[in-house]
Amino acid sequence: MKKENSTNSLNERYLLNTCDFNYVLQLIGGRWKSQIIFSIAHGNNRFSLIKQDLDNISDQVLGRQLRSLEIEGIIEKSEIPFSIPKGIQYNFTEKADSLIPLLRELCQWGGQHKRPLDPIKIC
Amino acid sequence: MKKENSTNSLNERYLLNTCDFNYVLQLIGGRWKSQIIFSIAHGNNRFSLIKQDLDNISDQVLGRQLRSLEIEGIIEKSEIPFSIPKGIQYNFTEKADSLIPLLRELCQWGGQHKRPLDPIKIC
DNA sequence: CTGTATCCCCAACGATACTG
DNA sequence: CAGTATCGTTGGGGATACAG
Repeated sequence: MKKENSTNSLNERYLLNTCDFNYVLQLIGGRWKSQIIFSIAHGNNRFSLIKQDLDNISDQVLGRQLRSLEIEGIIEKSEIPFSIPKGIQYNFTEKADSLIPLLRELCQWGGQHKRPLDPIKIC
Repeated sequence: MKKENSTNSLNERYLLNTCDFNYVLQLIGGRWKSQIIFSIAHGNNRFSLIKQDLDNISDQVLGRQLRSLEIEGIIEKSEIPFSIPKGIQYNFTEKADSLIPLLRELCQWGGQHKRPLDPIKIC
């Protein structure tokens, strides 16, 4: 249940109207969204494959964020015909294709500028 | 009070170790962080100027996010000598200089790809 | 002027059970 | 297989008062 008039909500809308950057943040700011995108880019185009790849994510969260990415036009669902039980696959839209290079740039920047940490990386 | 062993925390750390992109998200993902950066870029290099520019932000939040940006090496504080009461100014580091162009790219991408909304923009 | 201490709110995150 | 319904948890965001 969303409180449309909390200061929180008002500020959120104010920022969306103020700067397009905040739209991008809303798009990819979710905890697992970028990982889902990178995972699909690696060829994991089905629910179970992504779940396997990001093995700490819960069903609920994965479903929620996939839905959000779909609504924002980053991914598209299509049903695999004649499959029982049903198979769904996800594919990037053109919008995603134009976004991913920017994400990779940020990822690289992060690698060069983050403070030292453990040295395990995937993306 | 941070719960170091909640699933929430564990996932957060897992993601930080998995992909540098999540470091970038942590850096600029805060609600007002990008706006603070853009505001400083516009020449608002003091607490009161930024607060005036982003007039819906609270003291507490502004201070918190400035501190975070300082810790991550995006901005540096310096005291203006002989000023009473004390004056502090903020300046970008080289790290910030290398990041800002990427933020502007994302901002532009957002402008081109967001779903239609109200037409007021600042950044 | 430039913050910090305190406390509250609430939306994102997460676990589990269930469904077509 | 691919989700959704429900409900509990967590931590960022926010208001206010106060401090150096």
